[in-house]
Amino acid sequence: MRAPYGLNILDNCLTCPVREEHIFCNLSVQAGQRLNDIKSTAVYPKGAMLFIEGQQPRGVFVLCAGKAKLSTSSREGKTIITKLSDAGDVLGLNSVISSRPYEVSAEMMEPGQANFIPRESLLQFLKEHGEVALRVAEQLSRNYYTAYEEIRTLGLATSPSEKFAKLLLSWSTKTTQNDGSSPVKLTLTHEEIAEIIGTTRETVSRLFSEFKKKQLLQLKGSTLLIRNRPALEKIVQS
Amino acid sequence: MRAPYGLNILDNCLTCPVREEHIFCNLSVQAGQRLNDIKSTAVYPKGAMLFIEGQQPRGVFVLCAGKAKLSTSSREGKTIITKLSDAGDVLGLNSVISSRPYEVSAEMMEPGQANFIPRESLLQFLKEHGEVALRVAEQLSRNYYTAYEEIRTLGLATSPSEKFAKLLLSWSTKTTQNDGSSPVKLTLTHEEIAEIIGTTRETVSRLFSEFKKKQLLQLKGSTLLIRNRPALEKIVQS
DNA sequence: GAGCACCGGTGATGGTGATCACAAGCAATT
DNA sequence: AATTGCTTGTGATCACCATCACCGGTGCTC
Repeated sequence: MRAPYGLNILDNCLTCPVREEHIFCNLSVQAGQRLNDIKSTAVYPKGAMLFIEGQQPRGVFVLCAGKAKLSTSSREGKTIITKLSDAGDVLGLNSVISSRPYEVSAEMMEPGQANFIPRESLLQFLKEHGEVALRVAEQLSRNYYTAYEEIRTLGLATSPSEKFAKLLLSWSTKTTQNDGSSPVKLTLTHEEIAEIIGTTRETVSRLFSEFKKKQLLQLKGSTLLIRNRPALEKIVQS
Repeated sequence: MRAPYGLNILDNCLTCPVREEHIFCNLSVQAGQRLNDIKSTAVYPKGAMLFIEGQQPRGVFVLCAGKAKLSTSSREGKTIITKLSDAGDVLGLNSVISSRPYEVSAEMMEPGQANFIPRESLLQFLKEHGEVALRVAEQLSRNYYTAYEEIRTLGLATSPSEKFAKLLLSWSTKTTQNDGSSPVKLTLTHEEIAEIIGTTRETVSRLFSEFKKKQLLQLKGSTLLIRNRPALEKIVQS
């Protein structure tokens, strides 16, 4: 039996994109109601930290609106951004399940809203609802895949240009129009891009110049346009 | 109710170390018996590939004896080893759960034995036994943690010496004796070590020389001895 | 409008590790 | 003992990118 959207945990969210694969969607009626009881919703300003790397897990956050960046840092202050999350993503799930400290920090990149499900309640809930546990396992294995993509990018791609091209392509494929072009709204600073591909701000700046000169991309205001996708794919080639 | 070891899935393995946290141990009697029905055991020679990156997932392998290395490669032939597995590890679980291609290749580093559980049977089994699904989720999140360690190593540690020191320490902590020393049997070639820390064979060779000269380590035959652990930890410092 | 904080471009420099090349060590097989 | 194949050590070279330094631009606040 499936719950109508009215019983969905994401109720309180105004603009929640319901994904088919979302682990907390399309639950049975009783499971959905139970979840609604144990969740709470909050609004976060830009820059808010949902949780910080190393903290004991308090619970999971289901992002309803806004974007968040997940990052991990070394003691000397070097930071890498491992994922950009948006509405629908579940954050902190891994730490809660394995009862280990958060392996990343989660920071809101813009104002947003999230449902919070406390650790103990969630674990109890999963014990009662084995079906959902399997959904959780599926979600975890998707996360694992993403992590492996990251490992491949960091470990196999040697040059910054390669990683940069890879990043550009990953952005553009998500927004490909039916006319073949794929404009991307650039919301990240060069610094942040550098933290994604593991290089320095200066190098990112130079990469933009270089790729523009080679007609690989074009910038109109803050809109990025891929001009020569095959060439970019050739640079990646891993 | 817990099954006595006699009902354990790992029955057929001669030397199987039973771990408390092992997802397929300490199951209920009926679950254990069911698992015994759907598994099959096989022996593999050195160099055998249990599965290859990109293949559709056929099932999971529970390693009973022998060691295996998990690796991923780029088209140009660059390879990174992401994990060394030994007896008790479950391989391919992630791909089976998410029904995506194997994200790594698994190669036996020495002769060994493994239980195989076909994909469909396992998924069916998990649907019937929600308790085990939660165990699977826990295992997946442990894997996820390991992957994140890898990401931190590749992304945050800059110099090869840092990663090399980190690797040495990770080896030695596992085998620390009560007298403080921690001899490690070196079974990897320099080439393989290079593939773990993402550098070249030559660099690894030079690192060994350098660390020996600095009295950080010592080699007696194929036995590695850490001479100055604090200094190594200082090199890591991330 | 002045001041401030952040962001983005760009030049100069130097260290570092990848790459190439070759020799030596070691084990297994014949 | 000789051949073969794999592993390891090491020198020379060089491209690349991190780092430092500085400046101009933009938007915010007081």
